[in-house]
Amino acid sequence: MSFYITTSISYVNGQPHLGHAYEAIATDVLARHHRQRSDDTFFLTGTDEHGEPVADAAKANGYEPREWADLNAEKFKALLPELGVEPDFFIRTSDPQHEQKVQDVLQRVYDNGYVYKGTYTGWYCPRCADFKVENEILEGNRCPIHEIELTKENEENYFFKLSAFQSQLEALFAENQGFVGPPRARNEAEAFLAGGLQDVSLTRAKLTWGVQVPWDHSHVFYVWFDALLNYYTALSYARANADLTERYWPASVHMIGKDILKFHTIYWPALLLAAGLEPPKGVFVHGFLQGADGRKMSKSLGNGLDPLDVTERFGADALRFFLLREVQFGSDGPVGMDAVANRYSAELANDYGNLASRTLAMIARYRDSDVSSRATDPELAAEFTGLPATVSAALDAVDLTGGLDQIWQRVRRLNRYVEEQRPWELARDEAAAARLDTVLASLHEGVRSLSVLLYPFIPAATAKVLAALGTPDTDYSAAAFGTHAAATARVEKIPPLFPKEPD
RNA sequence: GGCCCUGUAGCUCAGUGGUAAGAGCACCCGGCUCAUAACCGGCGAGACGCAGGUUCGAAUCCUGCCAGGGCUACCA
Repeated sequence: MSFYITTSISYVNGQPHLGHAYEAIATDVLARHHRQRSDDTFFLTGTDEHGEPVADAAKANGYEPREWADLNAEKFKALLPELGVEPDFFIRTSDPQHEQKVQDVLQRVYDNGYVYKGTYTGWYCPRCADFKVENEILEGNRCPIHEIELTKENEENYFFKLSAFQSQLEALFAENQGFVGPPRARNEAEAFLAGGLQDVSLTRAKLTWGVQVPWDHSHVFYVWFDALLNYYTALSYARANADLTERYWPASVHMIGKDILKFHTIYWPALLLAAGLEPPKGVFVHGFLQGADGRKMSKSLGNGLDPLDVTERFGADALRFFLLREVQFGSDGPVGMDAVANRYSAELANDYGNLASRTLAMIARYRDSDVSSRATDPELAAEFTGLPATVSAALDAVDLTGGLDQIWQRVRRLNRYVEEQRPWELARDEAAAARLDTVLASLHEGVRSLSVLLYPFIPAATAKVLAALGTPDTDYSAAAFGTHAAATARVEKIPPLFPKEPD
């Protein structure tokens, strides 16, 4: 089974921030999870580089657009390894192969009769040489930059017949209940659709930094169409000697933020249908992370959280874990460094890290590091039954927080198990030797299976634990409690996984 | 203007018709010693935003109101 997942591509005009990290991490977790399940997985991310803002910024800084894009794309690319995010390809919309493919697809849309020449009317600023959109215009129809009065001007544009897809999109929403998630986002998309679709302009005449319109070289495509197509074009050239389109299209999940919902749930499937291509199976809209005060993060409020500040202090695993644990995935929620520190200490260090430490230490101390071929406790095993299926079901529903919570309940369960069984007392009683074998083997197996399940969330730490347990297999088939009970397992003690910060 | 979301314990939240409303964190008390002074147990007199309504029964459905946030088509 193939699984193709994407993040939205980052607009290179801005700086990488926590929102980019959040989306990339969530997507990476799902990609890793599917790789564990041996699904044929492809994970795409990248940068969106065309359009007027980039051209303007480049000019203002004395660069050619392409040079400016090179400079900034590098920043986004460099963020990923800091987060433990490992995509299969990083697309840039200025890639010549992308541009070529965009032209191919949109030419098809044109040939299929979904493009016509029309007139775009808007408020125009002669000083900016640019159209302004309604919501940026000042009182009295003035330019937000020059504060001069704007004039209504017309520009000849090519339009995309979005309205022609009204009923097809309605059918798509009706037939594919999972097309947009969570339900809140789906409602918003359906409400928009119910309002009736209008055609949208597809090209720009006054701009050169974009993909040239093949049937009229005096236009470039409006950046959104160029950008959306990245999900499709990347497959055609991500691998030098293979076109992956057949293998992965249509996409399984497009992970996006709620600000671009309309483009991904309405324009995008319509565009694909117009080109005779299959629309994606799903679009999932994650929430926005807010400042610790519950307000939108902003420089002026100083309530932002820099992902690199977190990784520098606590590591990439901690950031990944924190973001998916702290805020219900799909909802907005507040985050701050104090909350990171709390989760790090209480959960990663005390719950999981310490569980690993005490388990390894007891096996080393009481059984000379060897718990191979010992039976596990059936009562404990019962409490782990079905866990891998529960977790994978949650992740299939893109409920990352829910899946993680299911796992964490068992992390807590294992710490309680230690207290209930009191291995240190069993160790003093020779008659309890068999029982101690069982208890230690059960702990070994419990930590091992949970580490397999946690691997997508905290890949570095779990890899260390699994290696220390002598069972490095991260395949999902190994996630079930009991899978490795009979295997040879010699453990090694390791330093604290999530060391406490010095006071 | 229209549409939508949120409002549950000190904090952050889960809980969408049914036994005495839950979790984590924080606080306090107790236990243990394998472990990163970690872990385990105990401890909540909460008007489930306010006011009505539907129902045998509502945090959970409906109406109105209050407070906060979002969307309302071509900025990405």
